[in-house]
Amino acid sequence: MPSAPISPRKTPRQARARATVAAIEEAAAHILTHGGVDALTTNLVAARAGVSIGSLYQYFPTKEAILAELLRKLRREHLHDLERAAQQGGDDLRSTTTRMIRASIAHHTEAPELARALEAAESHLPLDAESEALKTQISAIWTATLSTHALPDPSQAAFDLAALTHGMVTRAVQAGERDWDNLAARVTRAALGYLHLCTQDDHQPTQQP
Amino acid sequence: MPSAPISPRKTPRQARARATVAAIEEAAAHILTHGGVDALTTNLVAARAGVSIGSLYQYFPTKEAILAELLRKLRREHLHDLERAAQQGGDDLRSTTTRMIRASIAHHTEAPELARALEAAESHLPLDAESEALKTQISAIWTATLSTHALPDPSQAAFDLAALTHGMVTRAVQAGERDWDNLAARVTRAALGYLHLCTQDDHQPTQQP
DNA sequence: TTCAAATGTGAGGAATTGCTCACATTATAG
DNA sequence: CTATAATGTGAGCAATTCCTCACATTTGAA
Repeated sequence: MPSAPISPRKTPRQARARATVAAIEEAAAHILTHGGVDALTTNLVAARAGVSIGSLYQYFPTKEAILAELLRKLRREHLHDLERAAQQGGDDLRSTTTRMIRASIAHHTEAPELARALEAAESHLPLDAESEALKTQISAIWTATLSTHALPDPSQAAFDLAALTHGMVTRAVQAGERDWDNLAARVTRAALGYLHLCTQDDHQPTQQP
Repeated sequence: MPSAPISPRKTPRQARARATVAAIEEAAAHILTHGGVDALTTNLVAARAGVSIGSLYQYFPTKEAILAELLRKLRREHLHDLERAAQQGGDDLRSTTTRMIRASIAHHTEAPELARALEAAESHLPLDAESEALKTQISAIWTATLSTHALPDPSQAAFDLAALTHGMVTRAVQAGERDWDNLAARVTRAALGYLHLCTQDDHQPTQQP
């Protein structure tokens, strides 16, 4: 039940302060990666960052603010990758969709556990303006891409494709899958099927459970 | 000296004890539905159930045991619905898949928030034997259904279809969607596309965001 | 009726944890 | 150099929460 606002308490002005903030974020990411949200306590973050708990609370007003910052970073990268995928190369729906799906998967490849933990935590976070804007933009890119082609409801299709991709990727990552090319091929097949662009020529990839 | 070994979880033998257990489960479901996992505290559950905290711990050794029991119930229903869907009616892949997807959606329709909260909590739970077995059986039904038809890797396809369905349904429920027929049509379209059974005749449903 | 087993009670122990605050140290402007 | 702002420290408060335990009450069989 998100309700309270989230904004950084103090902006670091000196180099050492920026280093402190960076250390805190790095420590939080490490803890999230290896222990999940339940392991993320402010005292532990401060300890692992080599910083006092007081310093942590000078830059992050609440524990959720740390999570929100990490989530913002992730979304920024995701948006950036999606924009590149949407613009580059041929503009036919099939290849563009394929590239955008690969971009969506890529945003999990670097640190799958971290991404999973952050996304699981998202529903408990009061999102700030930038995070909301990022979400809107990500959705808008999908909608825009699908709008350039004949589709009855691009907005609905964008929603569904994002959900479909997210669901398959999350489950695969959770199951320990790491063959991203294989995964991308399967997700693409479902997405193109949804769009009535069936890919008869595609080979069905082998199992990897 | 009667000092019988006390099992961590007592089995209720009298009617009032069964009523107590039922009240606890009902209270837990209510709290999960309206406040999510974070709101679920043992003291609150006991209070809402009109039962003392001590009574609660006579039948549930830990807080997680309550969650596990509710999850077991949900999975049992899901499995039951899936079995019915798999057996009944025509056995061509398209209609069977459609029925099974509808069954998977149905398992969210009765109490969407509860289902969402339980599934979110699942990854934090040490699953017991029955829950594991239920998961295996659910997966097996999908695999068996897909195996009766020409598919290169039924197990992989089962995994992907379940993930795809789960992802789309979860996101739709989260967005407040309640038009299950519309949702079922879209999920089915993606699933049949994945299976290379494109549904050209299907109408694309209207938006509902 | 009698009594042991089953069931119910709730105050509080013990542990965790988010966060504050009074104070120390370091950097920078004038 | 000095004064002020920026930064860093960590003991510990306050709140939460899981769960225990000593005891009370109810039930059912003999």
